[in-house]
Amino acid sequence: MSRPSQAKLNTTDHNGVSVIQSQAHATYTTSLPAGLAGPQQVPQLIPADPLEEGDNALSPSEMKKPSADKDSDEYRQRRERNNLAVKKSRMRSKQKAMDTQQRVNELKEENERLEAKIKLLSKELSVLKDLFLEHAHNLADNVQPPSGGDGTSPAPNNASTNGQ
Amino acid sequence: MSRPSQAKLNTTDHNGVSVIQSQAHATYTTSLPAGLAGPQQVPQLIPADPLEEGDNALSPSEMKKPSADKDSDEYRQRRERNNLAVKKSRMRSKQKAMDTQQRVNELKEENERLEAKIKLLSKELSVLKDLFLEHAHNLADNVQPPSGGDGTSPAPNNASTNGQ
DNA sequence: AACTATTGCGCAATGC
DNA sequence: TGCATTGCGCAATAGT
Repeated sequence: MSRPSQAKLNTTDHNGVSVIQSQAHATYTTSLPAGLAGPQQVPQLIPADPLEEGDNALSPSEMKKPSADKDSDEYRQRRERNNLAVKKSRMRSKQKAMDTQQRVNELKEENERLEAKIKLLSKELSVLKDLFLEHAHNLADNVQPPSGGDGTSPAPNNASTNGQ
Repeated sequence: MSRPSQAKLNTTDHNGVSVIQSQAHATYTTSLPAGLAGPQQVPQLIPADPLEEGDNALSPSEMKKPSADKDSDEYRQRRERNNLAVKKSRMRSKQKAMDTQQRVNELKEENERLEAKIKLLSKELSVLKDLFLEHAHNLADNVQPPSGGDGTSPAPNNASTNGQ
């Protein structure tokens, strides 16, 4: 793992990092408690400096160059690539979230559909069962059909509440 | 949501220095074919655009704090608050995403449950219907079971193939 | 007018 | 090595 200095800037506050050259070199940056340092000494935004390719010999006890490795060309290039990747990644992430949300909606709908179907089937079943029972009763009751009046009450009954 | 805008960078330039603090945001961006321009983004403090809307009468003494616009205190405070808000917002956002994902899982489960139930009910119904048909056939075959018929025969009819 | 909430963005560390 | 993710701060906005 590479973890050079990490100077994380922050710690709660300050940081200002600015950027342009910032901190990676750490060292400065963490200061600025309130007022000062702020204006960064303009990092020279200078572009000029087209050079720097090659060599990097930094002395162990030396600080990094205040401005050197990061205004370099290759650096910029890397940054840009990363920025692109980041953007892509975020886009995807967002898309995923939307898809998930949509999935929720679809599932909800599906659920309703299924529930309706269940309701229907249950009702159908109930009717059938009732018919069945009615029949059974009839058979049982009239073991011998008394022809004749037959009560008009076919069998009010039963009520099978199917459960489950 | 947000919009178009493109930020114009310019960090509020103050006296003239500073500035660079914010880098980037902007300015050119997304383009830069790697390579050139690279090293510098620096927005030179250029103003770039002094025009913006009508009326701007800037008094000669418009600069409020000559050296402290944003490097100071109140600014930091605001930043900090905002950073906090941002953090909170992001946390929430993330949580929401997770909740949504979870919801998907729950709904999926529920769906399976419902589907199983439907299957069961369907089967039950099928069995009952078969029984009925069988019965009907019996009745039809022996139109008259022993002993005369009671007219109450339920008329075999049925035949409802439910659909869907 | 002052705050907070969101959002896009770049940087850097880290994961793979 | 290089892209992918992720946490973070900044600044512009939207929303109150």
